[in-house]
Amino acid sequence: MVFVSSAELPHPPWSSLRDKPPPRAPLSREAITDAALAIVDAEGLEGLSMRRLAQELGTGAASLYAHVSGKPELMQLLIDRMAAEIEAPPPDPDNWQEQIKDYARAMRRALTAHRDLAGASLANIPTGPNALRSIDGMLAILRAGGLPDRVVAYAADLIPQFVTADAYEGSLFAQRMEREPEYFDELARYFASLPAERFPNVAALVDELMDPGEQDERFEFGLEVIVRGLASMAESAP
Amino acid sequence: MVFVSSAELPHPPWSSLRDKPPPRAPLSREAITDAALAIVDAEGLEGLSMRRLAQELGTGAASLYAHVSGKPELMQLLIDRMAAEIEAPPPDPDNWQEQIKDYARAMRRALTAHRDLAGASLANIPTGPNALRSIDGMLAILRAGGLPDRVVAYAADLIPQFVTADAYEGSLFAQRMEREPEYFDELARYFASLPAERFPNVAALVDELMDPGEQDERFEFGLEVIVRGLASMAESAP
DNA sequence: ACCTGAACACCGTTCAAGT
DNA sequence: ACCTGAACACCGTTCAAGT
Repeated sequence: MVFVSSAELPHPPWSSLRDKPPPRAPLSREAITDAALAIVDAEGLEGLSMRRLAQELGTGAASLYAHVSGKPELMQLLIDRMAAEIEAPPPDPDNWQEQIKDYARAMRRALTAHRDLAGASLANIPTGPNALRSIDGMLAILRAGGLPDRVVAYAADLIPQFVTADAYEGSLFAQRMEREPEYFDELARYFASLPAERFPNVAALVDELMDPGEQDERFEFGLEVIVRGLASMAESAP
Repeated sequence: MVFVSSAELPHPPWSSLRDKPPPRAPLSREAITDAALAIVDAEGLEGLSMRRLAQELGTGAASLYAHVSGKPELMQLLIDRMAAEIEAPPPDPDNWQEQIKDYARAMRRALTAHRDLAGASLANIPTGPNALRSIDGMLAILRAGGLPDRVVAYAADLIPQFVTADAYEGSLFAQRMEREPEYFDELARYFASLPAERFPNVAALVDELMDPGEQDERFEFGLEVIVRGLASMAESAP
């Protein structure tokens, strides 16, 4: 005599459970955002479509519209989810320059952890709670540093814009490297082959311009330039 | 007796001209680029599809592929066409800071003249002749200013990245203003209504952060920050 | 050589109909 | 209230066939 669990038997036709509910977590904004971020992490923004996302959730695309107004709102949800990963250190008035750099680095890490999500970030004004908390932390550092309000407000645009543009370019670089690893060698050869008579300055600097793997240094350079520039704005407005 | 021009008559069936050639300029990269830029200027990047472009040229989408390898190459052609509009002043060693600002302003004007084309620019490494000529002019200014080569190379990334990101954000702002003029009022009300306990710094600076129509000033601020920062890098590397 | 129609494998969103 | 299938109006690209 062998015991057989009911899971191995088909549902009898009079059971109310027949084969209707394919066992699936119910839809919710949370679940939709989770699944969408998983797709972006695996394949980047171009892999994320409403239809693909629905498929991943075991439903049809139309069902998503009961929870999310459309793809633009979904992108906002993703961005705010990413923003939750950005930590701002508690402000220290004597150390705003190092602190704002740490904030920028944290933002870059959060963006870079999600492929080319920075591309969507560039096109959206952040309004979600996590983004606002993060921005508030950045403003706290700049204000503690004694910068005039107008400078703080402009800096609060400039810094995220720089970090996001850098992260976006970095993600495109990584994507190209993955899909077409020979591209950058070809590009370097192309630049090296340019006629020095027509483009003398490009030709003279081609090694510096093409230096590969300098992604982090370039970011640190831009960050240093911006922080020094902001510091000088503290003393003398233009 | 009335004279009738031959245009009013159908072609006789033995004519080699029957009704075959619908009078259309022949396809060429030039003509395709012209038409594509006209679409972008009228409707922005989202209006530009291979099918729509072909329709505008009186042909089918497949015909475009005889002249252009695909949409990515088309975008490169558009970007280089736009780059032709960027003038760099001849370098003056005593005036690099003002000159580099003029270069950045010229680049911003060229980008802004074509809706959200800056969005495509952000995603493409420029390789066309016009872009190279423009970059060479920018490098000439920075080198004449006496900046170290490494600083020149990094600056040659940072400045266009800043200008392009600014122009892209400006184009999205303009697009939203066109399509949904109430959006920014709503956004300002939303920010003004945020709880000051949770977001004290955002609440304190909400007027500065939301100040509308400050697009040009914000650009000039960022430019000043970057130029001052670069100048300080000339003296002391980090 | 250049162009074409038709097909392939996709999109985001809407809507009437179902449970 | 929530979900669904089917439809609408699109995409970029390929390819065999035509001139």
